[in-house]
Amino acid sequence: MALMVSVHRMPGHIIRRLHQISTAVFTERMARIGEEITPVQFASLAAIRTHPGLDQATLAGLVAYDRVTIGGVVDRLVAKKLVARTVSPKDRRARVLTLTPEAEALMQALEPKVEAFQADILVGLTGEERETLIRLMSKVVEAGNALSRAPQTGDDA
Amino acid sequence: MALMVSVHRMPGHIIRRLHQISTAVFTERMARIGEEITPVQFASLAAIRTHPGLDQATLAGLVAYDRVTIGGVVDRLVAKKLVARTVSPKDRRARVLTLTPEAEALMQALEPKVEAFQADILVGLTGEERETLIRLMSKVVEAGNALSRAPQTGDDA
DNA sequence: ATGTATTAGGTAGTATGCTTATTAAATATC
DNA sequence: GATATTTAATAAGCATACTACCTAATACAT
Repeated sequence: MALMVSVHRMPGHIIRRLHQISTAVFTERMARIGEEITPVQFASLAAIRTHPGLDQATLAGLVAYDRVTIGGVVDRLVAKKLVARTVSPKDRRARVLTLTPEAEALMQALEPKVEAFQADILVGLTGEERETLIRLMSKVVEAGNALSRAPQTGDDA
Repeated sequence: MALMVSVHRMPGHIIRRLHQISTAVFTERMARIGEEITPVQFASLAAIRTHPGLDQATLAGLVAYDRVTIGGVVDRLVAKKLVARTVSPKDRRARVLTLTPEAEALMQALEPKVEAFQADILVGLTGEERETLIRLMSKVVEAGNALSRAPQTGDDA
């Protein structure tokens, strides 16, 4: 009988499960406060809020999605009337993104709540373990940034 | 000026980036050895190999995907002639899954290689840090299993 | 044994997350 | 100043990863 390999101890599988739990907790907490904002949409809104007037390519770099995905995310945010998209007068290829007043109000209400439940994602850990885990994951993300298909670019303010 | 919150230090965002890097490394390494097996397909093949004759719902539980996703994954594995799907004689609702001889040979060749490059996913860490990271991520995955929409069920052999 | 509940797999629909290819506009180069 | 390259966005297509709902088949409870 050949050696049987289980995926359950492979980093790739564990990371996928962690991501699955993370998004489930995010979605559940968001639903609990009556909102239907996805993790990707929240990150995009936060980045547009910090960098108003940025274009889609810059947004993609800040949050580290590829540009095609960002296009779809912005489509949905525009449909929800949370983002205004206009052609840049400086560069007519680019689309300038800003939050609508509704989105400003929404993010002001949402950000502290999202901050607060982030710790709940790393369930079952002591405070110290949580710190260690975040530090080590961040280290891998920094070292592996260029390996991903949509590396993070620009500041991390 | 309101407090501006960046997602870059939020666990949810870091986990998503980690997952993004993980799948990119997997895809790149797989391409390097001339195969087009996705992480999900590899995990499914490994589970079917360990539990030949299992049905799709059992497979979904073992690898912790929802049943609809597994249905699509199995569709593609059947199309690639890597998995045989037949109606169970015991329960005519169920589909019994087994590897084809091609898939057996493929997995025998693939498993040591995939095992070997798993460490490359956790780039930029010392061996000790890698151990710690895997241990802490596993702890969260165990504690948070029930929180995900598709919890892992059955053994982890 | 019979009606109820549960379960396996499916369809339809939404949202990522990526690929390659195309269009249009800006920039670099000669 | 004409041309070549690069860049921003989109289109089309594939593969997850879910929800809600549907049908068929099985289990179970009385």
